[in-house]
Amino acid sequence: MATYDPLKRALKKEGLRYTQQRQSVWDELCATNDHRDAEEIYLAIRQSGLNVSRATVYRTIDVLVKNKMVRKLELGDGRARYEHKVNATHHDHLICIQCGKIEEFMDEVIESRQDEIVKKFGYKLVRHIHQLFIICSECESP
Amino acid sequence: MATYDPLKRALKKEGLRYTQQRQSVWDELCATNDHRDAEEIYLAIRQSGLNVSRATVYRTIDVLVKNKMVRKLELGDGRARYEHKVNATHHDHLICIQCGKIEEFMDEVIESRQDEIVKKFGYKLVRHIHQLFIICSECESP
DNA sequence: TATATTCTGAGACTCAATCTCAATAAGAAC
DNA sequence: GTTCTTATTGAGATTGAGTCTCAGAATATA
Repeated sequence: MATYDPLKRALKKEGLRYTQQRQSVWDELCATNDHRDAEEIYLAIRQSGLNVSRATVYRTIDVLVKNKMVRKLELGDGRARYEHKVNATHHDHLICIQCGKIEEFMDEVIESRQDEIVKKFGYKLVRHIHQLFIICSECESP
Repeated sequence: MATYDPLKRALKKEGLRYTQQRQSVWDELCATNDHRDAEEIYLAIRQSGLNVSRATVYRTIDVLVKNKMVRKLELGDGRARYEHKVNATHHDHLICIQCGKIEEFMDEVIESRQDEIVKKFGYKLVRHIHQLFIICSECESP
């Protein structure tokens, strides 16, 4: 039985069944490198002719996030965005407050400074959020 | 006319009237250095015997945030927290994912790296969110 | 004081996300 | 493949933070 399939492996690990609905949510998340919200994922799946409920989309995404297959982004506007982590290395985000465009950055110096700060406090770093809200070049001078 | 009072000054600037309700929201925010949500602020004001509605609390906080007298923190749990900025210098936050405790940090190296990253993209930095989610020493070994 | 304008509060409303529960589907046992 | 047990699904109800409405109250201006 194929268990190199990351979805099946994650579901097995969680003691959950493999279903067409869960496959379609994972497929849709992997279909682009965008940072989309749950509603967009939901509509895209339905667009492709499959019938999946919002509840299932939310439930499946939770499992994928828990198993580090998908990353959840909280931008402070009340709608979480999701990005798949297939072939992805760690990065944080630049968000244009005008057009909503999201870009990625990664800085080794910042990463290690974070570790040092937490170490100095005597704490254990679990995860971090680092978002730079910017005005992109197109929005600045259109 | 007293305009060294930051609240009165901000209200004047916004073309808004000075009221007891607005004063009480500002007073309550300044009463502690905690990071409280709107409901906690609301309940604390009522506790002190004053009658202010939730709507007024939210509306007043918005004005204070806009005028940089109060900082809004989005921790990704759906409830925004607020801290007054009286005598406060810039800092970011460490949040214990077990007990919810919030501490502050500030790192010049990280601050300047941020500027450089944004500059390299050719963008303009407006604001940033940098949150380190940790397990604090008390939660790690109680 | 009279008049115009802003502010307030109670509760309705919004919207993302979660929950409920009867009907359906997966998968193990045979 | 069939049966049986149990997890999953979907439609819609619910939640909860935050926003909006609008009539009455309060404040400013003439």
